[in-house]
Amino acid sequence: MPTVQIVLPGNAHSGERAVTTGTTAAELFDANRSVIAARVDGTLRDLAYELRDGDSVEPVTIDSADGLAIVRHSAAHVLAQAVQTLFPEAHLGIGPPITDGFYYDFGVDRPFTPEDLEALEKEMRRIIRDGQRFSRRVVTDDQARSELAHEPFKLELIGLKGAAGVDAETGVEVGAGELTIYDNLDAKSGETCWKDLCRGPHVPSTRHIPVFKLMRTAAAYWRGSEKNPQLQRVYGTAWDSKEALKNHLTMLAEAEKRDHRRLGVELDLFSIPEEIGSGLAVFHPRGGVVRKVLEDYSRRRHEEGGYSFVYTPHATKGQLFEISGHLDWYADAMYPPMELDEGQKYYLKPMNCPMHNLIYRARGRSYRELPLRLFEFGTVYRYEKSGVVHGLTRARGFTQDDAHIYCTLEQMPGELDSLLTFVLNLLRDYGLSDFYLELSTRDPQKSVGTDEEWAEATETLRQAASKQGLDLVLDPGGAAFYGPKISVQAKDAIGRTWQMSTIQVDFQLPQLFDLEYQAADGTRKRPVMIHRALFGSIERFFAVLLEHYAGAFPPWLAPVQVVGIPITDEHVPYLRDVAERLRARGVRVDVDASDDRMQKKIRTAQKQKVPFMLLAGDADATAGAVSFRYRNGEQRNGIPVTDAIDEIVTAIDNRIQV
RNA sequence: GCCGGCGUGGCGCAACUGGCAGCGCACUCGACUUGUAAUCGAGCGGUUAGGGGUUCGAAUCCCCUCGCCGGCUCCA
Repeated sequence: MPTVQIVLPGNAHSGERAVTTGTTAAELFDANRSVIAARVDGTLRDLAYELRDGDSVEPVTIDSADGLAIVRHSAAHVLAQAVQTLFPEAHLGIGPPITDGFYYDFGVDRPFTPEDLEALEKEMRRIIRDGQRFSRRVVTDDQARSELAHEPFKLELIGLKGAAGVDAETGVEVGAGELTIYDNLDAKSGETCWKDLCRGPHVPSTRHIPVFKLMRTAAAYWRGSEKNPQLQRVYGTAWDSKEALKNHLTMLAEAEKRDHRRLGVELDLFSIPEEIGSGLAVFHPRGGVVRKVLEDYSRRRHEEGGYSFVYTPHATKGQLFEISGHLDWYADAMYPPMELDEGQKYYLKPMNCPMHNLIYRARGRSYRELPLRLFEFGTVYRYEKSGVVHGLTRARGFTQDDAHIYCTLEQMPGELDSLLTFVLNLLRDYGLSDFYLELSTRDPQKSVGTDEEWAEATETLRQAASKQGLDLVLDPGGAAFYGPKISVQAKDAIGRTWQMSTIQVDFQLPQLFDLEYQAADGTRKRPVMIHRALFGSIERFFAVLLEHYAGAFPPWLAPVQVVGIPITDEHVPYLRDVAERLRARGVRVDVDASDDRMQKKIRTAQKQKVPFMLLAGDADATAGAVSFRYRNGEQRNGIPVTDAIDEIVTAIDNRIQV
């Protein structure tokens, strides 16, 4: 019997092996039911793949990242089949796997309703129970066109095959090489129940989709362009086990509980009054304290870091943003101008940098002054489109902790290096610890400057980034028009990633503003400018920390750090005295002297997520002590007041979480 | 900006198929004085987002505006 040689990498059963010609990957991994696909020479394949001489074959299990993506992709197919069963007139868009799930876009006459979703889930369960086989078939372009003649979007994709600019999601459908169609075959008769143009791979049969759930519907532009028609998108999630799905849903519920918009109301931190306008927030006293502490600490660190503090106005003549180029690039996203003084146009500022440049330019500069680091909490206004405004994270007015560093070309690498370290350490002080870096590079369509300048700036940034020993991922074409950037991405307590700080190198604005300094040799030279925001937006950073801590801020940030809870009214004066001593040490403390019962006061303080509750009754008062209750329900009784104060002050000073 | 959904006291919600706008929390007042997550009672509070329309009658049906939510697009 003819055989082929294959390689099985890995430790347990590694090594070369001869198998009969015609052996499939499925037969190879027959023993392990959790294997749903194979990786052959690095490429993911269906289990039905016939092994060829020299193939290096690895199993792909259902609980691996690749395995889950395949399950989700297959679930998207089942969804599409269900849609076309219930809505035969629906046209197919694309249906890729995404983080935690999948979606599929459809061209339909009317949007899907929640009832439709239920019916679709039911139909999907039927298809999965049927155990239809996913069967791959290579087709020519002409064959595909004739089989999919009634699918206008798919025809468009066939036309795009292999063309430049096909995005990753579209690529799921057509890939780069040969075209393939996946037939869904009835388990018994082998009849084709449904088919879709798809690169695959897929699970062997619909029964290999253990658990899924349809989540929501939404409109989405065909191929991601707002010039194109909108399709109806159905989002779903799929997992390798019921438990995994349950964990996912629990995570979503947890995220909802932490939503900063919700906590902002519950904890009385901020609001976004309709009367002021969409995306324009006010901070209430409690939120104001948190914000003030955030800012004060940042100020102190910047002072220590050699920054100079500057202040600039909120409005300016349009000329400033003509010089900077912002009006060319971002006019649509700026508040429209006000006309004053006989037609003079004034804009609310969307950026601080041009104003900082004017400070630099206010007089001649010497190389001895560089690096010059200008820092400001500068409030900017951007006219965000109505559909994107979102709580504090996407607002129309927000405050950047904005710094611009002017330095010589030679100083730039060292400056970037220390800057990144400074930024990361400061973020760590606020309680974020899990980071990776992203390097955004030039988009030739949306940028100015020479190739050499961009190459140099990008390389310098890359080197500074790699020194930090963090993961560095590329974001091709993601840079702003004037220079490449590094952004710090931070993971929060429930694993979500937020873009935090950005550091951008800029050769352009110094030119546009004709910035100069006099060098040691007496010549005039152009400084390099580094843009840097640490929080990005203070409002947004506030929201991220609020969600990260689920409202339970560490004591140094908590709006109210201590609440005194008397057992009876008689103990109020005693606690007021303790509170006075705490206040003298700078602690934010309240005594709950309301006529609620003690238990109710505990509940109130607990719901407000106050880090320390200090209780006192007769026993404590006679002993000159207090009893702690912490947010986790723990208690420590009879602590001498001096010790209690020290414990609290120490926790605050060291910025530890309790 | 686009698609869909939703706007009822400060907050969370109820009110059939068009028929007296109600509940809980919060708040105010009174009583109670209690050792680790809700004491009892009374009271205040709404032109049902705003405007227009249909109807004998609109929170409810229709139209417009504003706002919010989920996505898409965008994010210097």
